Amino acid sequence: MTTKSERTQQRIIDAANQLFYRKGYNRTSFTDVVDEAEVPRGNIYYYFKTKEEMLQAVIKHRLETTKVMLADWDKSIKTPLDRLERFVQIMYDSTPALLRSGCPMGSLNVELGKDQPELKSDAKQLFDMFQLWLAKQFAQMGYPEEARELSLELLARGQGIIVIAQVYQDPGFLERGTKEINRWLENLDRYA
Amino acid sequence: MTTKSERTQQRIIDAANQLFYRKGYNRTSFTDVVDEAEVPRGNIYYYFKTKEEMLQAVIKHRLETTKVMLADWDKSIKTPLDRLERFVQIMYDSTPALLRSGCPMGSLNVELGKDQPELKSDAKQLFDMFQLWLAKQFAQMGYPEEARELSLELLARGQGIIVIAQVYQDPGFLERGTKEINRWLENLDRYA
DNA sequence: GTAGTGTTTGGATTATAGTCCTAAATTATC
DNA sequence: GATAATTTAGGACTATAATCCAAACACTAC
Repeated sequence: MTTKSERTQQRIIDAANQLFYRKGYNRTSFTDVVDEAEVPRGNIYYYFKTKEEMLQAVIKHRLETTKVMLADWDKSIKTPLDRLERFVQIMYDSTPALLRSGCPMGSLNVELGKDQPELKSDAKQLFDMFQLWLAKQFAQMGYPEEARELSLELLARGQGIIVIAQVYQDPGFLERGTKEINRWLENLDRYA
Repeated sequence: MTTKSERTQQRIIDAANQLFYRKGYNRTSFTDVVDEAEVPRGNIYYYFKTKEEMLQAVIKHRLETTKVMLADWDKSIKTPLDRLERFVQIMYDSTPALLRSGCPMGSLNVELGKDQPELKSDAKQLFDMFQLWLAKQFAQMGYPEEARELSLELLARGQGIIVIAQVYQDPGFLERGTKEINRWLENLDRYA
């Protein structure tokens, strides 16, 4: 069973998670989080002494969620190609959010990568988790040598498409982009 | 001739330009700009009443610089392929800065795209200027119909490569990425 | 039911950011 | 060289942010 305290903490993390995504980390204030989570002002400091700690908790939460998702895909999807295409699928499914706020993982890394190296190295873990999983799929598909490079290339394609789709508010570009990625993946699979 | 006042204003714009790139717009304070430009605190408000105005001046400055650069390329580089490859070249040439602070144009748009729509629409102009120029090159190359889509694709590729190269601090990925783009451009040119 | 630990409050405090003001100094104009 | 306009200069003011605090409340164990 979850205690009331645990639920409060989770509400704070959820609120921070959303706000960090929608407004960015640096533009999100404690007041924002407190309002969104509906906890009294002072109470938040009982759970997180600093904003950095809050970010770390948010990243940890995202990592756990992602881990569960990927494990689920490993279990329920049979071929590496289908698994990779499932990855591309969430991009397409998230179109509205991506057009509004960009990639949650990419934009966080871009923001923190500028001059907050400690925070950035936390955020990088999100990329690492996907990258390693993607590489595993490419390896299983028959590209053990090129697995890392292919995974980076897939990530780069996704990031680029999302940035441009957001800049131009163009869902069509996102759709064509994901379709093109799928064609690429299918060709890789065919000629493995 | 440039007056002292004009030079001061330019120093402020240059300082803001650098800081917005290195730290991001929202994390840059007036104090930062004042220190970097070495103008007295109050004086900056004689030139820019608000931070938004300062950003607009910075963007205007970047647009002018870019315009000159592209006009120069138009004049001095003969074929569309060479011009497109010149564009890719600046990416490669900027490796250290890109690894440190990401793409000046992309990261600004990612930052402002989250929840500062007015400022984002200013920043978007930077993309527009490149996009239109790139499309012109593709059209001249023999792809008048696909020119816009190809230009967006080129921009997306660049953005993606830069994001991933920065996240992984991997100059090699940037180098391989730009080489791959050049191959793609050369194939487009060959079979136009 | 009382002691003790964990949790909740709201306001107080401090730091930093953005903005404004006014007087001095400089430059331009007659 | 006197007068007006521009620019400089530093500090004052206001808003917002992060952080802390101490008293109240609530639950658990004995």
